[in-house]
Amino acid sequence: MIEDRRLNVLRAIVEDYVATQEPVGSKALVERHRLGVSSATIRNDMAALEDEGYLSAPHTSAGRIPTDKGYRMFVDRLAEVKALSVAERRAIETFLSGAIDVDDIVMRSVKILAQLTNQVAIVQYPSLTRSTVRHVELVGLEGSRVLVVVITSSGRVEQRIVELTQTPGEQLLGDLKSRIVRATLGQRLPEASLRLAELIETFELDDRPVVSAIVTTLANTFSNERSDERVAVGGTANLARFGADFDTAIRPVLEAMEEQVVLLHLLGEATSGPHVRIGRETGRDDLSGTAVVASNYGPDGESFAQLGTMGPTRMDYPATMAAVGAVARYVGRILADG
Amino acid sequence: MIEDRRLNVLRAIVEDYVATQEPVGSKALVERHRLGVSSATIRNDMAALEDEGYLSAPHTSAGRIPTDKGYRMFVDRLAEVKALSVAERRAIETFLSGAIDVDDIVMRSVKILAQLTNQVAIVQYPSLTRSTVRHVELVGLEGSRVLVVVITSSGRVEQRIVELTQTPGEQLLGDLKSRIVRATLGQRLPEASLRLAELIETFELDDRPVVSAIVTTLANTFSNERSDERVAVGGTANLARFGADFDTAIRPVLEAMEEQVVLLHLLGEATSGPHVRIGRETGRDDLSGTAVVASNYGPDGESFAQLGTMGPTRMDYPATMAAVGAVARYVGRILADG
DNA sequence: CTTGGCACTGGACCGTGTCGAGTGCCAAGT
DNA sequence: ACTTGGCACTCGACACGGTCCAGTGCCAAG
Repeated sequence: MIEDRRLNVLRAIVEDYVATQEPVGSKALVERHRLGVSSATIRNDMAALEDEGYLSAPHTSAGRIPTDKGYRMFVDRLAEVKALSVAERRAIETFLSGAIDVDDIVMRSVKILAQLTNQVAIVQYPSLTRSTVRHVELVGLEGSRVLVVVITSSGRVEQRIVELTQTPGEQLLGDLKSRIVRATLGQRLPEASLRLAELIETFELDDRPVVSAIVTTLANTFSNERSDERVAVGGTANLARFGADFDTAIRPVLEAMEEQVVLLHLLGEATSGPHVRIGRETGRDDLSGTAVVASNYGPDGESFAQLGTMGPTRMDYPATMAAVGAVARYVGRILADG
Repeated sequence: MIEDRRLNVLRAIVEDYVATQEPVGSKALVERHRLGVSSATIRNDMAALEDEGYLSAPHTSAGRIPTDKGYRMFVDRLAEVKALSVAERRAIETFLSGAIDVDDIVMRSVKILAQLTNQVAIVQYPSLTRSTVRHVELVGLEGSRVLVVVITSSGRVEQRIVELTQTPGEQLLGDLKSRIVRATLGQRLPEASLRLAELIETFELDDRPVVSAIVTTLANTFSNERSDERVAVGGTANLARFGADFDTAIRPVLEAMEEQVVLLHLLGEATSGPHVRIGRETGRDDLSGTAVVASNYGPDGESFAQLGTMGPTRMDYPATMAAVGAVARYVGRILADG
């Protein structure tokens, strides 16, 4: 009973603080919420919540602000999912469905996510390692060069040009291609990479140099870490809203944005549905004032990569989670179609 | 004579202000530079320079700071080109030569430029419209789909897949390809696009649908504005150095960075060698405290695109121009090789 | 367990006074 | 015709002190 009210108080404080950006006091709380008790009672509750580590007071006579633990409790047990408006859903759908290729989808996702949340948006490119081989093509070019093209289930097209020491015959190229396709079609890229290695030995000695060069390039493409780790970032201008504390809130975010590795780490591992990391939970001490809301995306069930937003811990979690979830869903759907 | 000294004073003021970020007064000036005259004389000169619009005083009794006009005079007539150190040249060269494809070159250029200048770096992708056709390939895929691949002189590889209503024969595809190559090889992309249009009529009526579909796709690829306008941005963390005036200096830059069109406009049109735009010269009122140093790049003579940096007007112009120039030169050279 | 009352705390805000860098101007010197 | 030292003046930066008030903690009564 009393426990319930305390949690309600915590919820009210989080909501008010997010809305006003100012420490909230007992009196203001009873005025803005129908809690049915007096401010003195609230004071007792707030003191208790502070003891338990959910709140902290900047100084003796200011209001309270939620701690990271307080926010954590809020998102875990107190927040109700805030549904997006119809207009917002429409906006996401129409904007994303106008995309013409995978790059465009990623760029548009970043943009719409930044707009919806007023935060910094991060979208990881569909991971090569988690998608499968949809198509492979070998094209002999002039001279002794061969163009290798791979299309993955996530719609990505990767191409390489291989310089050979000798010019391969048409029939060899055709043979090689069909064997490659047979061995790798529908396979996940890391597995396909393994199958390729086995392939070399099935060719005659004379053809080995050519086959080996092409197959190696292909295998490299399959397990290309560089493109696997690419992310797009947008909504940087929203950093302006983070408030005036430049050094504590903005600079660390800018620095994190410079390093793709850091961003990937922040997005975290695949989990289904939006998840939240608050302050130090991000794993970086300098981002103690920052929270990350991320979700995996991909056609139903499958998970191609992650996307999400980065903002101050004092953010509107329900709205942000809803937006991240919705965008992830639409992106997944569109990738499945395209 | 006296005119010379005044310009020297202006130069000294710009240099000191850039170094200290603080308004510079007459006394400090005579102490730090051997001007051979007393501070009173300098005061007279400063008053004259202020009358002519090269300097301004924040308030009655602070030092003077250069106006945009002052900076303009400085870069036009007073600055000496500051050569990069050997170590810096080495760094640029080794870092850039490690790139594996065009995307990588662009990303690395942004990074090294941001590092060298401690500013926000902007690099435009090699423009399609200014490069020429190096190779065209048509590949029949399973079903009635055709893969179209274009390689440009700037090393970019673009590919499209065309869905046809009927399956084209091998000989038609081969014939089409050789005619396309004959018509477009070595042409600049916009011209190549025109040549393609003429090509359709040279085929028999039966083949027209197929030819037309492929040629149209190819023409679109040639004149693809979207990829023509892509830019990469980096060094955002350097915004931290812009100083404390968040709203006037940092926010506008962040906002500009969000819109690629704006960035392209800032980089400006092709001019050979680094050029500078100071404050309002950028064409945007909200960037009045910002200056852009940009240069075109490309293999000797040719100009593929622009690159440059964006920073506060109080920047080290000689050093920045040297860095921009050097990176542009190396990038051009590497693109020519690859 | 709740409530009103009350003393207390500590930042925010404001006006004042002092300090000093830097200016403009002038009269004297070269 | 310039240059120079001197001098009065200006204005921001900074420190000090006082007032104000939101908000707290605690207590005795309901």
